[in-house]
Amino acid sequence: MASVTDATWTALADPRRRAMLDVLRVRACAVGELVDELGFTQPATSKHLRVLRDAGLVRVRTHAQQRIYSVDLERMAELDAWLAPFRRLWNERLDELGRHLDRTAAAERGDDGDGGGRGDGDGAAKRTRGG
Amino acid sequence: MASVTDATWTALADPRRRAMLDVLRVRACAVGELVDELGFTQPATSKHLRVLRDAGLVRVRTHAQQRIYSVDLERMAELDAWLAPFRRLWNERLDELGRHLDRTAAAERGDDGDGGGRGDGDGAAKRTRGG
DNA sequence: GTCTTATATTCCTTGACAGGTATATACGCG
DNA sequence: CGCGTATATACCTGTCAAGGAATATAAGAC
Repeated sequence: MASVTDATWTALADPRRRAMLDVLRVRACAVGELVDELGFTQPATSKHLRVLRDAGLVRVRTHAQQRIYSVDLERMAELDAWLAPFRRLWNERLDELGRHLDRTAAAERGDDGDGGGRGDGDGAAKRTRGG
Repeated sequence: MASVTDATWTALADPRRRAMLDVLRVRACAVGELVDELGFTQPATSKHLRVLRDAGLVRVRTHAQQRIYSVDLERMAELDAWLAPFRRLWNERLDELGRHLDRTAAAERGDDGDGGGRGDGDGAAKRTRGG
């Protein structure tokens, strides 16, 4: 099982390819639609799609003369798996900060108790350090 | 606010740099420790660290003659934020699959009910399609 | 078959990046 | 100050990826 290869990351290193993935995430597209939407030339679009395909980040299906591209979520999940340990650390840090803030607020009010939990995995992106 | 720039992804595209991040995730390291642990030459190590630093993926702090590098979790969280919409789709797909399996199993047993929810953000990596 | 649409690939040139060696800087010691 | 350790940078070279233009393939219409 290929797992996340070098090609996967290399493919994501290019901003145009990330833009293509952002479009494809919303809906599957033919090559021509991507050309229209993003304004790259047709050969460039095809070449980038080739890279994404080799990286396992998109799938292609044929419909008449069109090739319909869509995101391969499984590979994305593997990427996510690499990132997960870091996210865990990040969430731990948020929890610490949260507990500290809660305690501080409680101390100021003169009571104690645990303010809302911060246990959601997705929340890492939502709660930003107050700066 | 820089957010996730090109440099961030480009930095991650190199397997050596990802290896360095994996080491630094566990504990902060001096350059020499990374050299010993990963076996790259000292200049190469410094250059890769420079790239990671410019990308905002690591921080450095000085301790005597040593430079102690550690992961910058905030930038990692931003990366995670880019990935989040894809993760959401992936989880939805798992939910669908899970509901389908639950329904199928229930139908076979002749009862009904909702098998455990799959609402945790982190779980994407844990539940793999039954292949 | 020929023509048209949709997409992929080739060729060429250019620019970015990696590794290696040598060297420069920073810090601490005496 | 000179010396040693720890790290960063400069220079050179080979490799690889990207863009553009032209061209090749594939599928449908007639």
